[in-house]
Amino acid sequence: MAHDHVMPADLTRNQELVLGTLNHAPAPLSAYDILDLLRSEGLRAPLQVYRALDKLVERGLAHRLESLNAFVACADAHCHRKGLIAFAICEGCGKVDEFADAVTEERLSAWAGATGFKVERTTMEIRGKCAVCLKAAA
Amino acid sequence: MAHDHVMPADLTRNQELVLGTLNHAPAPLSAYDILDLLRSEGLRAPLQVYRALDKLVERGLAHRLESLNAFVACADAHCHRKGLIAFAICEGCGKVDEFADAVTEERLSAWAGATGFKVERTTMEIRGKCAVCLKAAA
DNA sequence: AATCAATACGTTATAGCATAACACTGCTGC
DNA sequence: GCAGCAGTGTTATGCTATAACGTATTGATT
Ligand SMILES: [Zn+2]
Ligand SMILES: [Zn+2]
Ligand SMILES: [Zn+2]
Ligand SMILES: [Zn+2]
Repeated sequence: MAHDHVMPADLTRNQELVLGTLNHAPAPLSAYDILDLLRSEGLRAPLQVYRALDKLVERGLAHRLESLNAFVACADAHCHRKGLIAFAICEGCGKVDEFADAVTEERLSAWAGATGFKVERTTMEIRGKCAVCLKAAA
Repeated sequence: MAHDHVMPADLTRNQELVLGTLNHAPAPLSAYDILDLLRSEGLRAPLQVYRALDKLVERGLAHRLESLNAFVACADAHCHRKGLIAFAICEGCGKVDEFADAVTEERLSAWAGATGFKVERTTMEIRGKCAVCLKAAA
């Protein structure tokens, strides 16, 4: 289950190119990284990439990592839009682990209920070192 | 307890100016916002602001909001560096509510223990509407 | 078929966020 | 004094993101 990606049939050409690039990347890519990888396919301007990314993120097929200004393909064919997602980002190898935690989400909605805040979107990003990189450094 | 800020005595002039600006702001400010507010005090270049911000964030006197590329003064004189902090950002009025949750932190460290990931820093940012703005919109 | 609305596309220009590199200042400790 | 260090000021540059324009394609409506 290491590569649990999905590629819907109704994507436009640009969206498909961008998602394909993210699917094959071992680490998050910035919009400009993606652009450079797709120049050979005819893409020329940042906006072409940003527009595709907007749609992909909207559909939950890709995620934006705010702390990196970069994007990843969704790692879980079923996770899309299901609420709070957390990302563990390794500063060593760049790999990103995407996971959800129901308790944390529950906690958050309890806080929201208590304060009257209406949650629309949550980003949770954990920076650190993955087990592989820790072992390599030891 | 609405304005629980702190202003250490050992700050440099630039650091003090920047922290003072953040303390008085009703909402997060970008580095360039801060620069514009401090031109009258003699600041001229972005780097002067970024350098001050780096130190303030390092000391926990200010926080960076990754999803906004902006900064706020720490709202709690005692919170500094105490682990996971969450920010609830209102899209209506821009106000930011800073809070900590021990259960979530506990949850996170359980996950880290299970996967062998070493957490160094966590950002948790919640976007939505605060109670005041919700009421105003109704 | 002609019309219309909605969505995507391509391009140029511009705005907004952040750091590199270098020279200099003022302190602290020896 | 002088070395070391943190802070400063300045210029130049790089990275990230969007505005504004016009065109093309699709798909429904008449
Ligand atoms: Zn996902
Ligand atoms: Zn790693
Ligand atoms: Zn704080
Ligand atoms: Zn509000």
